[in-house]
Amino acid sequence: MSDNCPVRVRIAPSPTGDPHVGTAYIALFNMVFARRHEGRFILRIEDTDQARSTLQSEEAIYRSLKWLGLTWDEGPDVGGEYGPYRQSERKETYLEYARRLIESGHAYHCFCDDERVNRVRAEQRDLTGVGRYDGHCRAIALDEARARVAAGEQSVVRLKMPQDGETVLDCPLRGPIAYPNSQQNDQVLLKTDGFPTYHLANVVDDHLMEITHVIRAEEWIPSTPKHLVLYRSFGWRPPTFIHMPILRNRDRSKISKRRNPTSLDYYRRAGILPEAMVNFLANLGYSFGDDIEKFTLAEFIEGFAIERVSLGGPVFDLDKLDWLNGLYLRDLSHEDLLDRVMTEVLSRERLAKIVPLIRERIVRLEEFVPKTEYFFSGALDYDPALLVHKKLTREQVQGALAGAVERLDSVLDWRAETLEETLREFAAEVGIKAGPLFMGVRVAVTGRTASPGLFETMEVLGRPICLFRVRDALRKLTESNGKDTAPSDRPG
RNA sequence: GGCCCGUUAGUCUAGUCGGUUAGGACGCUGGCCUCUCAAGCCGGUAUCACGGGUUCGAGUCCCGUACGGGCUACCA
Repeated sequence: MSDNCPVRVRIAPSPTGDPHVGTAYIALFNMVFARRHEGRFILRIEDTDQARSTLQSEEAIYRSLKWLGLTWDEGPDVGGEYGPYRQSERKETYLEYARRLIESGHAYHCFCDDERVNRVRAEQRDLTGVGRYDGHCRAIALDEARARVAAGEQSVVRLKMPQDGETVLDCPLRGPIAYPNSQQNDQVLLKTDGFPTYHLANVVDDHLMEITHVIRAEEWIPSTPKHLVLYRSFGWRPPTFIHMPILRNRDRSKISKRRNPTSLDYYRRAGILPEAMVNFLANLGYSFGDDIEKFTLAEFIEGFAIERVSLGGPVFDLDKLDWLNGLYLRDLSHEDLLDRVMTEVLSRERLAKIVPLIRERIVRLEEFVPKTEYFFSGALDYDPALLVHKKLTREQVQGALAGAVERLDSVLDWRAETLEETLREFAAEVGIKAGPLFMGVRVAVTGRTASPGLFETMEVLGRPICLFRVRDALRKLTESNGKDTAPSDRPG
């Protein structure tokens, strides 16, 4: 590729929510690129969004990437010479660089409140098509601004975008992309809470960590000009930017958890082998051009050429994942397969959690397997009509389940008590009785109308599978809509 | 609305400098194998988004259109 300096790439996930397949996808390509060029692969945690970042999510990222066999050379957990690798621990650094920008006239304090900013943005949008801040506070003299800040007035720091000229992003895959500077917003760099936005933090860190290539998702293309302006303002040489396509749902929208399982935890729980997942991810947007689709991570690294990445947004096709997974499964020796089953499905640990729930509901040992089947399976097969409690309408159940998913999705502490509290609260809020709501959730989660205590069951089942099943129930309900009473016509 | 990216079958993709019966895979489907079902093997299915150019010749080059997607935050 470009020059002699050693390749250094990074993945910079923000620790919010479940570990995402998109994170794994970008991590994979970064890691493979680094290994191919004998460079370094860095994991940096972008937790500048204090409201949404959690340590739990951060740990899930490590766990999931390790599960996939992706490894990094530097990161918060393994250290390195360019640390700290967690942005919340670099706050002072960003403050310092923001200060430099202000002093050199490339940024300024802005005291406008939300109301004004929103109003101006809307006005600008109607007027020019580009909704951006009008630069009102640029006019404030630095001395005055400092005095106001010192006096405790709330402010943010904004980038002073050049008013004319253009910024060109030169992507090795897509060619040059030119943006007129006049279109760009005076982006906020430092928030009122003193934390940087992604824009400042990623530029400062990428520079300080000597990142040579930024391989990230396509959704970042439009903000790259701002980053380039930042590099220029600091007098730094920008890295090479390479934008990967984004993964899509079946309907071709950007992949989302509402339309497709996105949590790596789900795939693990669903019995996808990590080597199959990695291979599958590699096939999305990449091929060697030799008709060989099944290859190991090592082979991928050995033959990888970034120029061969294709740009069309690939649909995350579960059928093909399953096919590949089957191939890998059959490659395993009996012994290895048995090991996987014992650790991933029938682990003593999992069985130990099920036993207390089922002991009072069986009289013969032989009942254990048939009565606990749903603890070990993935998608469930049942009559969607079961989801609808007698006292509710189908629409009510649909609404209730949809609401319940949202609530459940935010439950990080996946324990029976928390779950019960959450769903009872939800039932009260939307004004439906707990019983009928719980029945819907029970059927969604177990496929049956009779089960051990709902919340204990959900706790044992685990978050990924429960979330998947409730969403799946919603889908079943929607798809079966209208055809429950009408006996279908027989053609011919 | 504005800006940007993308476009080979239902899906993932191959197709260097223009000349291919447009290749492979998933899916679906027919068959073989077989006590069944899988797996495996053999076969079938459907595509260059559209319209103009350039050219003897265009999936490949140019222009336009359409469609899909992304971004437009004190989220990343």
